[in-house]
Amino acid sequence: MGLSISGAVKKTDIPATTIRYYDKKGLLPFVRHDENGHRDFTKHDITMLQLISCLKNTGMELSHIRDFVQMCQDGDTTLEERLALFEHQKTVIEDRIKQDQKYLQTVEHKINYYKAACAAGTEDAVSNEDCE
Amino acid sequence: MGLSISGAVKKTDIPATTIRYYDKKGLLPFVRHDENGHRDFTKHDITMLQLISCLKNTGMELSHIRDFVQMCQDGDTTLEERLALFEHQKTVIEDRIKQDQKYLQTVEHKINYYKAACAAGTEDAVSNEDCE
DNA sequence: ATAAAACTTAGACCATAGTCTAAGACAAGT
DNA sequence: ACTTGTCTTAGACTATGGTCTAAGTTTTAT
Repeated sequence: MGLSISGAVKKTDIPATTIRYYDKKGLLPFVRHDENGHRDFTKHDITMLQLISCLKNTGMELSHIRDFVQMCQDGDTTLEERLALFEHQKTVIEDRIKQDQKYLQTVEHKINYYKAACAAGTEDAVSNEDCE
Repeated sequence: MGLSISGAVKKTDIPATTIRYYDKKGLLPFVRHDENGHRDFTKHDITMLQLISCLKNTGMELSHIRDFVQMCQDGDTTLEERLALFEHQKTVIEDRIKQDQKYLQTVEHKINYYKAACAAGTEDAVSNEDCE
């Protein structure tokens, strides 16, 4: 016996309704049910859920994740394709980090601008330079 | 005369349909129209569009962005609130960068795993350690 | 003058990712 | 026996962020 759905929720931080939704959408073809019809999550299943969470939270669509899971089910013939998928996802994440670092600068600039404006009591006292 | 909507698209990389959608949703109350009814984007408007893009792409909802824009319209009484908003958004971005760096490790681990598997021709040859 | 290009609006429609509802099964505790 | 808690399903519904359509205006080029 592995984990129930509430156990899986605790391990993955994915709500039960969302796990069921993923299952319905074909993202969890590997999850088995016990004699009562309840889902029975193995260690492997939890690892896959965590990986699904990683892919989703880095911008991959559920339909694409479903294709990846299917590749896993299809075995060694899809190894190269899965490698390519992760190499692509790596660049997606790296690009997002780079972009977020730029956004962080913008926001820090705004913080300085508003600190100056708050201190002066009015925006008019702060140079336009600080606004861009 | 400032920029037309197509000029604003070039400066901001936001599609015209999306700019109109933002306007309809109340995110662009500052944009004026010329005698033909066409939107006329000033430098300030473009700067605001870029800021809206920054906030949206770092996870802020349009309804929340609309509230921020309204604060800007309301003048100096909202300075503290706007400062707080950017300070909060800073932590949002920092948290996402940290999380993305963790996801990057997961993905890099997977790349190593699949490189080994591809070299061996089968997943079975690769240790489970590399899979988690 | 007429056709093409760029703009406008309201409102319908769509995609993604859930989220909720209703009806029911089963195990454990009182 | 019966209530409580946890689980199941199908299918309806919602939220967000667009995206498209239709009908119309004005400017510019041939």
